[in-house]
Amino acid sequence: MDNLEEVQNKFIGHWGTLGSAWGVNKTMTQIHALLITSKEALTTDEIMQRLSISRGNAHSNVKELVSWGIAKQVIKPGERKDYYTAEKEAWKLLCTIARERKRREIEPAIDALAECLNESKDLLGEDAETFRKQLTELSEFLEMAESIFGRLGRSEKTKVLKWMMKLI
Amino acid sequence: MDNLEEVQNKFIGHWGTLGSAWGVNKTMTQIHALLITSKEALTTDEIMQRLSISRGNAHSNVKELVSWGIAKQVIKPGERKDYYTAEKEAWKLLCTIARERKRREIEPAIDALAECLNESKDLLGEDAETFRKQLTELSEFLEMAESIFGRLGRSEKTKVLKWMMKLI
DNA sequence: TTGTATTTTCAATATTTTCTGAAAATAAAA
DNA sequence: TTTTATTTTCAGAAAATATTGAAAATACAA
Repeated sequence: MDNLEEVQNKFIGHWGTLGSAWGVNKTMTQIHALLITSKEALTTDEIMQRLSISRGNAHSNVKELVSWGIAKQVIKPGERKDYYTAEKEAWKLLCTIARERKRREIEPAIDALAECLNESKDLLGEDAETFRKQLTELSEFLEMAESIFGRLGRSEKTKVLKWMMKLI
Repeated sequence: MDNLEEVQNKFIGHWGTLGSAWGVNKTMTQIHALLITSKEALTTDEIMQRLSISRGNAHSNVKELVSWGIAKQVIKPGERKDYYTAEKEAWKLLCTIARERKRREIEPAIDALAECLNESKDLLGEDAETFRKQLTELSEFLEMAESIFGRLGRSEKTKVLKWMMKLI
């Protein structure tokens, strides 16, 4: 291929596909892909043009990325427009996602299971017993996940890589 | 709450919400939730009734669960209908999902990035350099993930739990 | 065979999610 | 202040995804 934009578009598409499989809006992952492979921070207009999307779409997905802590606003002195970049180090991305998923999904799930477990505590019979046993097992497992995600979310590069190496 | 079905419904709802956040069809996770908290294996008709869904929907989502290796068919001697159950141990669920996500998502993503990297190898300039550097970093990271998921997918209970403990 | 139970498929429909684009709000400059 | 640039919002449109339900296919029994 003879042109960077083309290959970058290809990558943006693939990154979007991967994101979709993990429950992330495709535009959001595409913007992310664009930002991490761009040397400079980009404006909303540049993102719109590059991905052929509307202002509203670009705006809301950029804000969503920022709310996850995955992208950030860059202020350029003398410039009126807002610029955005994304963290380029993969391990940092992992930590950020871990932190947010813990907060947004795992913690609420743990609370929900605890509630179900509590509401089922007086029910009698083998079926109720199976139900409680299963919920207890899941709760314990989610608590382990919570703990691991929490650790990960607070860790430094060397530690994250050390962990990953140990698992390989 | 005085009735198991009600609490179970509540749990099914919460499990569905969690699944959605991770890119899984809601019905699929609801069927999964129903199966793991049921003492006995269930027929398609029972699943339909319990979740108030159509036969087609129940059918295709059960098959999807089976294709992921998360649920399995149980043959009851003398019975015409197919019964289904799901693995009740959380760590096994984790391993199964790791195995499938590796195969379905991570491996294709690695191939795609390698292709992009290859197609960009002759491009000149700082922007191309940034692009290649970023793709290289992501590839290495995905390869680590692939390796970890692969290990996890092939591991036994004691090993999985030992790993999790180490990370906490 | 023929009849009956069960599973599978899939076109049509419904629902959910995402996206657009223009108007309103905000912020900075003149 | 007024003008201009930029961001934000959000109702409606479009697209993507999930679901239904009935017909076709299959499997088993009589």
